[in-house]
Amino acid sequence: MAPQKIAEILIRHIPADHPAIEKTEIAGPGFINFFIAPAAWHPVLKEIFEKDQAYGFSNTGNGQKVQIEFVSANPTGPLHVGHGRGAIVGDSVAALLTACGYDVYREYYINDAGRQIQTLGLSVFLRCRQLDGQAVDFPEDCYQGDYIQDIAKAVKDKQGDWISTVSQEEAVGFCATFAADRMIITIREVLNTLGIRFDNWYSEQALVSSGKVEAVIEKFKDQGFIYEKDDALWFKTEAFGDEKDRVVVRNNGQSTYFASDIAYHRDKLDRGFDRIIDVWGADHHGYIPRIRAAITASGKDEKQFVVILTQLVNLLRKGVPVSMGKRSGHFVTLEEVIDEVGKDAVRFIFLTRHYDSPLDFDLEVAKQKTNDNPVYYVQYVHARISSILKKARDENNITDTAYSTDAVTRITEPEEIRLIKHLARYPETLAAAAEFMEPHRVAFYLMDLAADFHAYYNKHRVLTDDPDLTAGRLVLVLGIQKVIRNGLTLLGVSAPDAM
RNA sequence: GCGCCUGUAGCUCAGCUGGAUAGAGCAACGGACUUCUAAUCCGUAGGUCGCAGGUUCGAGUCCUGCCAGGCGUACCA
Repeated sequence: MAPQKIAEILIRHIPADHPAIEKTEIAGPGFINFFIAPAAWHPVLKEIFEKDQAYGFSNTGNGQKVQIEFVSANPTGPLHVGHGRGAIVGDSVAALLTACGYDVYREYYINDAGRQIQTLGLSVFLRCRQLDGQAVDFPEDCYQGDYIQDIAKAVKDKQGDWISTVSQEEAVGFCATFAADRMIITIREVLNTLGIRFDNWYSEQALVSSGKVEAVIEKFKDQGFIYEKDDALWFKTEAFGDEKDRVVVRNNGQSTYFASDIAYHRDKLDRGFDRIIDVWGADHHGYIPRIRAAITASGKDEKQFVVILTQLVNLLRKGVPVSMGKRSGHFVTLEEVIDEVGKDAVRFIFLTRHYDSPLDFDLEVAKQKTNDNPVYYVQYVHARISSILKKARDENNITDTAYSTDAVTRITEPEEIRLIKHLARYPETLAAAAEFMEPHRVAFYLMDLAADFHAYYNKHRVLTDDPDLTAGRLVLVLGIQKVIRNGLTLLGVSAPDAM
């Protein structure tokens, strides 16, 4: 049967006197358009007022336990913008899942064991010697950044000449721990300025000390997943779909990071999480098959393991690339970027792209307070509405801005109905954003809502000579403000009352 | 070579898990501030959705191949 025909039959069964349906019509190749009566939209505002800060929340997660591990940058240097993207995406995904009824646990895995930390210790140690006036070769594979010298100075301040009185091994060990602790504190501070906090900072060193790494290697050996070749221990990841087998213990006896990661991911699932999410930079994507292999070999369901790969960030200034790179001396840190452009702009920019798209982050654009930089466009809605409320109080003596069914019947303008429809879509936007773990959906929702509001603001006045109309419009505008605030809060962006 | 990601307006990006005439911002052009903040709004112009096939009543969206760019392909992380 032709779609048109089906539509005609369907439409005959729709009651003509239904209060919510003004009219229906058949359009195009068989679409039925329902024209909803304006009054049918009014209850949306009531719901927003009743639920307020929880408007949009749901329980689709049904209390499922989710662990999300993000940032997890090595404590061998300051965070850069790439870490920032992972941090902000991870944090917002965590917030979204929480809003949708998941029981979310945020974790930062600290690589405070292994070779990189030894290199960090050596770097600091050598800089200490230089401070003592000794001529030393500073190897290329040591950390070159200025922060190493700052740490070296701090070591000297704290320990004086102690490091020259002990063996190099002991001195380097001390420097390693000292520097890593200090870097973690710095990293934590920067993340705090972004409004990011973790439930747990999980130490690799502690994992190693607990014996869990050794235990899993032994277990996998017994199960035949790990074998010896060329004096090293290899994990049969290829059998689980990886390109090749991977080393877990090197021929010098040192275990690799992968060995710890096997134990770590097993441990995550042992802790009873229904889902574990890792947020990684795209440059780590080759790591996914081996972690999956480890999970499957552990007898767990690899479907519980999800990776969000954030594509790389190109830092620009006026279109010109700014060099980045941890080992070369100079790079712009995340902290410097936040200082320059502000936390809200940094967060919003990272969230106005799908994490799967590469991102050009231009420092000059990020500072502009124009529509190039939509964070202000959205915040301006909140500030404008606050301003209206202030004026309502100060000059119109309106103190009662509670929801009123009577007042709301005056909301009939097409722009107003359009706005309420938009507000009604907020909950499903959140649900979809959480389901797909795509916080950018919320950012785009807010920009769209902001556009509708600004257009409305320019066309209609909220404070009018008609008290009932004014009361109705205040309810509408307050509803918009609540949703804007809720959305921005979820994205970790402030909702200012004045700009 | 192989693997992952990307390719939509001059630029930066969306496109709600296959539906009507593909959207927004910036840039360009023309308008709107004695009125709740012009960090705003209104209008004009701008597209062979990388290319070629395929599936479907219907494809920017799914499949295959190709092209271009990014990343990865260590007994580094």
